[in-house]
Amino acid sequence: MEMIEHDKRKCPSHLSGDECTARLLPVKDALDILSGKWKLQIILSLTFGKKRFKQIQREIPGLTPKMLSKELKELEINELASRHVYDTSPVTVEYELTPYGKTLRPLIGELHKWGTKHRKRIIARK
Amino acid sequence: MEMIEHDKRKCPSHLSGDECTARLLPVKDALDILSGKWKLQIILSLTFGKKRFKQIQREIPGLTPKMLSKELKELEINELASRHVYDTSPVTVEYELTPYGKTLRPLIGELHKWGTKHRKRIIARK
DNA sequence: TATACCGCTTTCCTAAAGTATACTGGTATC
DNA sequence: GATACCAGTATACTTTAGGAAAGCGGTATA
Repeated sequence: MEMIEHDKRKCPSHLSGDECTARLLPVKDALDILSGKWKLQIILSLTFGKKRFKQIQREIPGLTPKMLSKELKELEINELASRHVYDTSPVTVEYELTPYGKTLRPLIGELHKWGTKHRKRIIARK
Repeated sequence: MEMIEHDKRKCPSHLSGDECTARLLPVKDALDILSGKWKLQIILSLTFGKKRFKQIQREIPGLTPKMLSKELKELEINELASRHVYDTSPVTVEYELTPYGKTLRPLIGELHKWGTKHRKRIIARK
C-alpha cells in the first residue's frame, strides 16, 4: 500500500515555532485570568456592584474563605478588582471591579455566545 | 464608628442565584474547551492544515503521546477536530479541524486581543 | 532475526489545585 | 464573661492535572 501525500505545513513560513507559541501567550494570559473554579462567579458577583468579603462568600455556595481570599488577591494583582478598607467596626472591606476589570465583559460575552451554541450542539447530538 | 451603607444587589432581581450560575455554564464550557496545557497549541497546529499524530507531537516540544491522545479525543468528542484513518503501512492517522472547530478562531482572536492589552498593562507597570 | 516506524495505551509518580477545619485579632452585643 | 460578627490566615488533607517510561500490534526495512 502506498503512502499518502502529506501536507508539510506547520506554521506559516514567516513564523518560527517559537513565534507561534509567542502568539499564544496573550491568549493563555487571558485564559488564566478567567480559569479557576471560582473566578467567573466572583467576577460576576462583582459586576452587580461592590461587595464585602462575607457577602461574596454567602452568594457563592461552597466557596471557602481561603479560596475567596486567594482569588480576590489575583484579581487585585491583575488590577481587575480593587479593595477598599473602611475603619468601621467590625471592619468593612469592599471589593469592586475596576474600570479595567469591566473590559472583561465583552470577552466573557464572546465566551458566552460560543459556549451557548456549543451547548446546544452537544446536547442536541445526544 | 458607624456602619457604611451597603449595596445589597447580588444578581439583578429577575435572576435567582441559580440562574446566575446557569448563565455562567456556557462560559465555563467555552473555557474548558480551550484550557489545559496543550489544547491551544494543538488547535493552532491544526489550523495550518491536517496533521498526523507524530507530526503534531514533533511540532510541540514536550508533548507526550498520552497527553496528545487525550486532548485529541476531547477535541473529537466536541466535534472540533476529526480523525481519519488510512489503511497504509505504517498506518496513517490524520487529524483535522472541522468547520465547526474553525468557529473558535474569532473567539481565540478576542482572547488574544484582550490578552495582548493585558500583557502590555502588566509589564508596563513593573 | 533485529531494528525501526506509526499510533497509540498502561502504569506509576509528582505537582498543583482545591477542600475541610480550625483559628486569629479586633469590636460589639447579651 | 460568653458569644458573635468581620475579614481573613494556617494547617492538613484529598483530588485532579500532567509527566516519565515502558510496552503493544502491525508493518517495513537491513
